[in-house]
Amino acid sequence: MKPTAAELEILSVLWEQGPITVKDVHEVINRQKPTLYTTVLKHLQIMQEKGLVARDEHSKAHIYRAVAAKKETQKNLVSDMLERVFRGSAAQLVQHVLESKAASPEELKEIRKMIRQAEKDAEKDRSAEEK
Amino acid sequence: MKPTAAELEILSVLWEQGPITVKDVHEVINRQKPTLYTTVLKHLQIMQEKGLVARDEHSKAHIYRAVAAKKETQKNLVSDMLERVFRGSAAQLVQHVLESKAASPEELKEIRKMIRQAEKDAEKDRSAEEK
DNA sequence: TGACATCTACGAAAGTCTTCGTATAAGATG
DNA sequence: CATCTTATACGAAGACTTTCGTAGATGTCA
Repeated sequence: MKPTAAELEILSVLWEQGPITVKDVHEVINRQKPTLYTTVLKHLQIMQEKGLVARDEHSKAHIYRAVAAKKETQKNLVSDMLERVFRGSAAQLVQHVLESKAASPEELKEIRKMIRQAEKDAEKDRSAEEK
Repeated sequence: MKPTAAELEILSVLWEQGPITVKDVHEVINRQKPTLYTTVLKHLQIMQEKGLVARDEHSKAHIYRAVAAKKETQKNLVSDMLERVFRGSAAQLVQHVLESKAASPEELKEIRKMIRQAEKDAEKDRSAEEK
C-alpha cells in the first residue's frame, strides 16, 4: 500500500508523536503548511479506510495511530525509487544521497559501519552458496 | 518540475537510449507494461508541453529527447525523499538502500570510495571554517 | 493515382488526489 | 433545558493523471 504525498506527511507525524488526536495532527501539519482542520480530518478518514491508520473512538476526540509501519513503508518507497529511478543501482542512489545533503561526520561514520556489515553479510552468503 | 510515475518511465528510456522515435519508446515501455502506442505518444506530447522533453519534427516520425537532465532529476527526487520520508537522515536512507537490495561487492566497494571522498570533503570544509 | 501503412493530433472518459464547506452529533456550561 | 463549543461525517468541486478511441495527415508503392 503506497501512501500519497499528503498521507505521508500525516504518517510522519504519527510515527514521531505516537497515537494522537486529529487536533494534534492538524497543529503539526498546519505549521508545515497552512491547512484546514477538516482537510486533515478527511485525510485521516480516508487513510483509515485504506488501512494506513487505525483509530480509537472511545473518547469523543478520536485517537489515531499509524498502522503502516515506519520501516516497512520507508523500505517500500526506497526500493521503488531504486528500481524506477536508478534501475537498481544502489551505488548511484547513495551517491545522490551523499551529494544532496552534505552528511555529518557522525552520519558518515555510521554509514561506514553499515557498509562493513553489508560486506560481512555478502561474505556469509557467498560461503553459504559454496556448500 | 516533478515528473509523474508514467513520465519517469519514459524519461528513463530516453536517458538510456538517447533521442529516439515514439515507436522506439513505445517498444521499450510496452515490454515493461503493455501499453498502447497512442498512450505513450500522448504522454510525450504532454511532457513536451511541460518542457520535460523536446522533439525534432524534421522527419515524419518525430524524434524525442529528454530535456530534464538525468542527474538533476534524480537529485530532486532523492532530496525530496530524504526530507519527506527520512526527515533529513542520510544514514537512515542509506541503511534502507543497503537492505532493500543486497548490494553487490563491486557496488559496496564503490560506495566505500564515495564515503571516503565525502569524508575528505567534510574535512576540507572544517579546516576552511577554522580560518 | 488509389489503396494501404504509418504517424500525429486531440477529445474525452475514468480514476485519483486534495481541499473546502456545510451539516450533524455530542459534550459542557450557565 | 437551552445554548455554546468541539468534533466528526460527508458531499462535491477542481486539478491532475492515465488511458483509450477516433480522426486526420503524410508517405509509399504497385
